Order: sequence, then structure tokens, then C-alpha cells
Amino acid sequence: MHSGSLFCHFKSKETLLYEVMLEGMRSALARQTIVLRGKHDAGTTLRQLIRLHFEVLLESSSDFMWAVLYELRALNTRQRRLIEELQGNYEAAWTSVLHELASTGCMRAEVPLARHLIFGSLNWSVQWFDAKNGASLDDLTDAMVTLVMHNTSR
Amino acid sequence: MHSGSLFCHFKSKETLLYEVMLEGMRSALARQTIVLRGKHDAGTTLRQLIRLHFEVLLESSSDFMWAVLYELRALNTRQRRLIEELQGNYEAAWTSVLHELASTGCMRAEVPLARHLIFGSLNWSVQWFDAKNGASLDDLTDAMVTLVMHNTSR
Amino acid sequence: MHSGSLFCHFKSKETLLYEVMLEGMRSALARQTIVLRGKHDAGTTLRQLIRLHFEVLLESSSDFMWAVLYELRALNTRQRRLIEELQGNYEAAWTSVLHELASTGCMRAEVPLARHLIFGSLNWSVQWFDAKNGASLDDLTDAMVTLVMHNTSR
Amino acid sequence: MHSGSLFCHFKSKETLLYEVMLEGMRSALARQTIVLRGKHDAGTTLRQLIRLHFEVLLESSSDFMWAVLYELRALNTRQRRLIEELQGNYEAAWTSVLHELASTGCMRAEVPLARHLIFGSLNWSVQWFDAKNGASLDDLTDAMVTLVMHNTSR
DNA sequence: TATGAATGAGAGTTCATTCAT
DNA sequence: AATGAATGAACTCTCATTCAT
Repeated sequence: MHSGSLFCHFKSKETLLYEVMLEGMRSALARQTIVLRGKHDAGTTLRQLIRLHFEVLLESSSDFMWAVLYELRALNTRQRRLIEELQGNYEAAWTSVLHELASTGCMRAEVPLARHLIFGSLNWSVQWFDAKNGASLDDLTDAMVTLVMHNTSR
Repeated sequence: MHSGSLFCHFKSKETLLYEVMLEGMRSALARQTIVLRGKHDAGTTLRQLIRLHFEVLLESSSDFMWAVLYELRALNTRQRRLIEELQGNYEAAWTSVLHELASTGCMRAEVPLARHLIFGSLNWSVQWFDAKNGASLDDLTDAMVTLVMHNTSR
Repeated sequence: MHSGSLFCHFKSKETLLYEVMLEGMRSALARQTIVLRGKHDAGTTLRQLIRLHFEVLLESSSDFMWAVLYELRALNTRQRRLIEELQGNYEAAWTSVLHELASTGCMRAEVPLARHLIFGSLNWSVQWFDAKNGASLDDLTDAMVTLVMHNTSR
Repeated sequence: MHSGSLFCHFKSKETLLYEVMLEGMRSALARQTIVLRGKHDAGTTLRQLIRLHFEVLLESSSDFMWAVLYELRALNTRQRRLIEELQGNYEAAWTSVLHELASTGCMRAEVPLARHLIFGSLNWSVQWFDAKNGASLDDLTDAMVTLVMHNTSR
């Protein structure tokens, strides 16, 4: 793309960033909805949510997620609030699953903190994961589930 | 500080960044060494390492850790390699503790992946932790230990 | 021109300097080639080379020659070597003419030193020549030829 | 010397430059006066003036002459005028010698232009002369005298 | 008088944005 | 809509100069 062409389509670079993040979050939410549609036990659902989150973060075409994770502060207040609202929706599904797991003793944790810590494990993977060598997304998912689930959900 | 003053003390902005990160990593390693000097069981040691890591990341004066986590790519190759070497030393202590916990069944995980996932939980905290309200560093430490340890080390 | 406009066309100020010097030397060499194409006796050729050199140095549009003479050290090694290579080609034509004049007794001098001294006379003119008043380029050329040629070439 | 110390001795860098140039020109004039005190024929005097000029320019400790030649424009008008006045005195001795040589046919040239051209040959030597290898100051002097004197002055 | 940290004007450079085509 | 030269604000850095010690 040429230097001036961006501004035929977006008012500013900030707007581009916002639209990319918006589209990324909507896509992630849509895929999450599909996953949640299949009613499973909480353990299986958590595994699926984790797997999906790794996909959204690490699939080849997912540069936008880097933006969602690390460029949020580049947006203005209004834009940031809208993205954060979508992130809130995305996290809500996790909250209910984690509550269920905590109540059944499959996970020992205070849910709000646990959710932050689990998202940290997942989100941090963009810093070190290399699709070319090492673990697969399935390996990551297994490792994460094993780490935090005290009675396996398999 | 005025525009030119920085360059009385540092050759360039890149050098400043490097020195800050170097000092930060050295300080973190020194504190880690002190923690490890007190010989405890693996569970207690892990708790102490986690607590220290939260301190290093989240204490008021620890802006440098943001740099270590997110500005590594701004360094040149030589500088980056030196910082990464210190990070390697820092992580080594964790690896041995995690191996011991895994071998005794206190943690269910493949160690290298588990270390990445655990560091993710901790490092991500700089994105959401707010000292002014909500959890304390003790709360975070408890939550993290509880989440991943299957037989508590207390 | 505004502060940032330079960098639409040149990667850096150093590159601008280099390109200006390169273009200047190429232009000088091209004009020298044309002069040398007309086969004349050595005395006439020397006069023409001198006249051309004064033109290249002193013509209104020849600010670039100031750069070639005095800013060579501002270039990096690779750039400087390329410019010096062109300067070497430019000087080569003079060497052969001076050798011929020396061998026929029209000029009494050891050629390599004489070439340096003659270039000094010519190049120094940018320090004192003023097109607005005083001598013309023809006057300068006559003065130079008269000074160093022992049997006039006219 | 340390960064601030300069200003214990000189009001500004410009003043330092001026004082260095002033001292250099005074020294050159003093040495020229001594040379001229020994009454010789014009040819011998010219040779001595050339030799002295090369010494002043190229002797190891003569960095100040570079300043006189190339940094004159860095001075303010008043300072420049004073240095140029000394340069005028310095050149005056040459003018009378050149006039005598021209009138006796030992040099064929219009004196004012010839003086400029000769100074060019000499002054340019700072650009290419290398004391470590190649010609000596005697060699340069011989070459210059031979080049412009039509009946040798030896 | 000497020091060197601090200053600030200015040079060199980047980059998001504008605009004529 | 697309282009890319031009713009100018902001950033990195340099350097002559000042000043507290």
C-alpha cells in the first residue's frame, strides 16, 4: 500500500487501529459464541475456550490481537471504552465457567483473580510462541488445562 | 529534566533503556539470590519466587520492568542478548523448582510450558494490577499459588 | 523548503551530499571527455582543461564543487572512495597532458607535484574569485597558462 | 581539557578561534619579517617566502593555519577584518617580490592574479601533503619555484 | 581557575497527515 | 479511489555555554 492511500479508507491511523481491533474482537466473540452453543460440562468448555483463545492469539493471520493486547492505550477514551466493553463480554463467558469449576472444586481459586491470571498465561504466549518449532496449539491447551484443573476435565 | 540533560548521563536513548533494563534485571537477580539462600521446600520457594516477582513487577518504583517486558526489541542485538542472558539466569531458578514440584506431584505440568504459562500470569499483571484498589501483592501471590499448586505448600 | 521535505528525496543529509557530489563529478567528467575528444596539442589541451576546471568550479550553479573540495570527509568510507575514484579519473587526463608538456620542455616540473600545485591554484580560486567584479574566467585561464607554460601554447 | 575549562580563558569558542588565528598570523608575519631582513635577489626571496609558507602551513604544530584558511567565515565581521588586515600585510611582501620578478621577465604573469594562483598552490597543500611519506618541504619548494620561475633563481 | 552536570537552541530525522494530480 | 511529494509537529541528539561547587 502507498503512503497516502490509507487515508482514502480511514480517517486516521488511530481509526484504522480502532477498526482493526473492533473487527478482531467481534470475530473472537462470534467464534466464542459458536463454541458456547455446544453445551458441555464446565471442564470441557474451559478447554474449548482456552483452545479458541490460543487460536485467536496465535493463528498466522492474527496480528490484530497484538494490537488488542498492547495498543489499547493508543486509542482515545471513547474508542477504548468500546473495545473494553467487547473485552468485557468476551471475559464474561469465562467468568461463569470459572465460577462453576471453582464451586465444584475442579479449580481452586478466587474467580476474578484467577481469570486475570489465566488470561495472563494465554495472552503472554504471543511473546514466546513460535509456530515453526516447539509446541502446537493442542500442546499449549493441554498444558494450560493440566496446570489449573485439579480434576482433569477429559 | 530538560531536553539535552539526558545525554549528560547516557550516550543515547537506546543506551538509557539498556542501562535501566540491566540495572533492573541485576536487582531482580540479587533479590532472587537472597530468597533462594533460605533453603525451603519447593512449594515455599515457589511461593517466595512468585511473591518476589510480583514485587519486582508491581512495586511503585518498578517502571523499568515494563521496559524489560515490552521494549526488548528496541535494543540492538548485542544488548538484547545480554539482557536475555540475565533473564535466562532468572528463569533457571524457576525451572529447578518447577521440576521438583512436578516430580512430587504438587504441580501437574510439563515444566518448560508450565514456566512460560506461569510467567505469563505474573507478567500480565502489569497490565491490570492497580495498587490503589483491589488486591494486594499477598492476595495475588495466594491466588497464583492456589491456582497451580495441587497440594498446598503452606 | 520545509524541514521534513528533504527526506522525501534523500535518505539522509549525508546521502544528499553524496548524490550532489556524485552528480557534480559525473558532470565534470562528461564535460572533460568532450573537451578531450577534440584532439589538440598538449598546450591547447591544458588550456582547455584549465578553462573547463574554472567553469566547473566557479560557474554560478556550481555550489556542489565546494562540497567536492571541502566536504569529502563528511562522507562515509564507501561513499568517499567512490567519489575519490571519480576524482582519480578526472586527474588522470591532466597527468598525461602534463607529462607531454614536461617532456617537450613547455613546463618545468616533476609531474605529480606539479599536478597538485596546479590543482591548488585552480581549486583555491573558489576562495577569492568574485564573478561580479574583477577578472573573468578567460582572464584566470590566461593567467594560469602564462604562469606555468614556458613556451606559450597559443 | 575539560568541557567547561575553555571558558575560564576565552569568552567563547569564536574568541578562541580568533585568538588562535591572530597568534598564528602574527607568528607567520614575524617569521616573514626575519626572512625579508636578509636582503637577497627577488628569486631567492621568493624561494624563501615559499619555503616559509610551506613551513607555516605544514609543520606539525600548525593546525591553526587550517583555521586561518578555512574558518575565516566563522568569525564576526570585526574579527575577520582584523585577520584579513594581517593577511594583507603578509601578502604585501609577496606582491613586491612578484612585481620585481615580473618586470625582469623571470615570471610571466599579471601580479595580482599570479599571487592568488601561487597562494592557491601553496595553501592547497594542506589538503594533500603527508609528512610521513612522499615529498619533503624542500621538494615542494623546489617544485613550486621550478613551476613558476622561467629563469631559475638558484 | 577548574570542573562537569545542566541547559537550551538548533540540527537531523521520523512520521502521520494533507493535497494536487 | 490512488498516488506520492510536501508538510510540520514531535522526537533524538549535539554542542556551545552557564553555573554551582
